[in-house]
Amino acid sequence: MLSYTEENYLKALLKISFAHGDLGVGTNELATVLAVKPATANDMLKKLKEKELVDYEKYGKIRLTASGKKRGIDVIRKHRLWETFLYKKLDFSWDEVHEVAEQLEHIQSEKLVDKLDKFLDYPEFDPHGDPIPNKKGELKVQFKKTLADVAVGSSCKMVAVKDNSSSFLQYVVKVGLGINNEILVVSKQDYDALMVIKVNGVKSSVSQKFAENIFVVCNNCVVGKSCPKTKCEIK
Amino acid sequence: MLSYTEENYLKALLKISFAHGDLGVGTNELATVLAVKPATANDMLKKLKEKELVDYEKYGKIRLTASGKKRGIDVIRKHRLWETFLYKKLDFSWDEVHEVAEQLEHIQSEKLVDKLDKFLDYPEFDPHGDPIPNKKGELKVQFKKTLADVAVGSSCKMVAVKDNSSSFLQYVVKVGLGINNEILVVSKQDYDALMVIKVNGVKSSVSQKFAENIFVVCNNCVVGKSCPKTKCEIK
DNA sequence: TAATAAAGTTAGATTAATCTAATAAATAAA
DNA sequence: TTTATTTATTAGATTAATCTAACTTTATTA
Repeated sequence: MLSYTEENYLKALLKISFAHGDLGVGTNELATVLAVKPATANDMLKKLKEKELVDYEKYGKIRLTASGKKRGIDVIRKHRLWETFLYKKLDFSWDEVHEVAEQLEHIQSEKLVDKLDKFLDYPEFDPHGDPIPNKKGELKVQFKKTLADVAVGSSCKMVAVKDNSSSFLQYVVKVGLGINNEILVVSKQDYDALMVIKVNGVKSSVSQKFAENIFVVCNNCVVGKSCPKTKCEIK
Repeated sequence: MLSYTEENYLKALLKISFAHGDLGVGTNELATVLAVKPATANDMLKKLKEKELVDYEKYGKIRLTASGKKRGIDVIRKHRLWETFLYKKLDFSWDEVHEVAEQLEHIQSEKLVDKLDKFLDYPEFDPHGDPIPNKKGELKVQFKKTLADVAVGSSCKMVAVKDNSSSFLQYVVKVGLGINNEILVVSKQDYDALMVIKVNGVKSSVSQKFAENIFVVCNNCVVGKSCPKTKCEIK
């Protein structure tokens, strides 16, 4: 049985790995994500290594073991299922679900997770467009572009957000955007990459920073087939 | 913000108070209920007194303050709402809900509780027949008899159980009993109070110990009016 | 390549919740 | 009303998760 804290460390390690591939994770990086001091993270890493959930050499990069990864994916599964529950069944808004799911993800009951999964009809994506691992730990991987990568004149569909912060999500809603919305890139400034986009017939200007936090799939992409342009396949 | 542990102490104090009125609670008694040593309970009581959640003199009986009581009722509200959710929506069985609700009751989000309450259509009783406090902390009090108090030849309705343990609940199901079932007391031995009861046309023998753990309302009782016999009114 | 900066580790301290063992107060029994 | 028993309290120790401050190793750069 893992503690609340141990689960959070595994989840953080997994998220960092998702973000930058197989290079392993640094102590400081992990500490930053978890909002603790490096010394604290270091202590916990020793404990996790002892339990064979992570592996690393002293002063070297940290990697999850197979069992650490499985445990981390379980936490993410629970988090995303609860987010889906809050959004679909309890009428929470997009930007409110994360905070509550941070607590709910630590409830220990395999039966609860399975029954929740069934109750929600085995959803594959959460309200932010992120894939929900199934009971086996498998998830639909989306190779996504960000809106910033889409060429002028092209249209695409928003599938997820990179930044899950409440303030960003509220801004997204304000611009009239949401998961599965079609976006047409009308124009783009050379100087600062300021974009004009069209959503549901309405034009808006969005900054590069904003565009980099919106994940899209371009309209040439087909589920199960690779994209003719850059990677934005849904497997 | 109260810790998980502090919440459990308040809940335990409240439950003991419910069970034996206004005489106050002892340290050992509390420690037993929480499965900790008296020394531990004593330390925590000091802390709760500091926070003005309980009140007592050294070596004296412990009582919840108004704010301690409110906080405790909130925990019970959450516990019973979650039990109802698990039972009604996720298809958990009667005897499984308690354990999981013990964890869920500590999730901190007023919005979540209110939305869950609404989702369940403001239930007044949980799957064990215990009243669920509303947002204001008010609950339907049932003045109940136990099955052991019902006279031979009388019929009554099961409204709750005293013992919430999984083993007892499974036994109750085996006898063919459940919340809101009509029970006719067919006969009763003078010697050991062994009862023959009839539920849905089927006769069973039940011991005194069993009968004392089944709460009933006799069929003369009317909601909102006092019972002509002993107390078993539903307010 | 030597100096500097960044990243990682260790040592020692703190807080919350728990324990055991010893002691003190209140209650029950002889 | 003493004595014995039960109940409550205190003192000192432990564990998990955290911190600060000092130190070591690795990486960067001048």
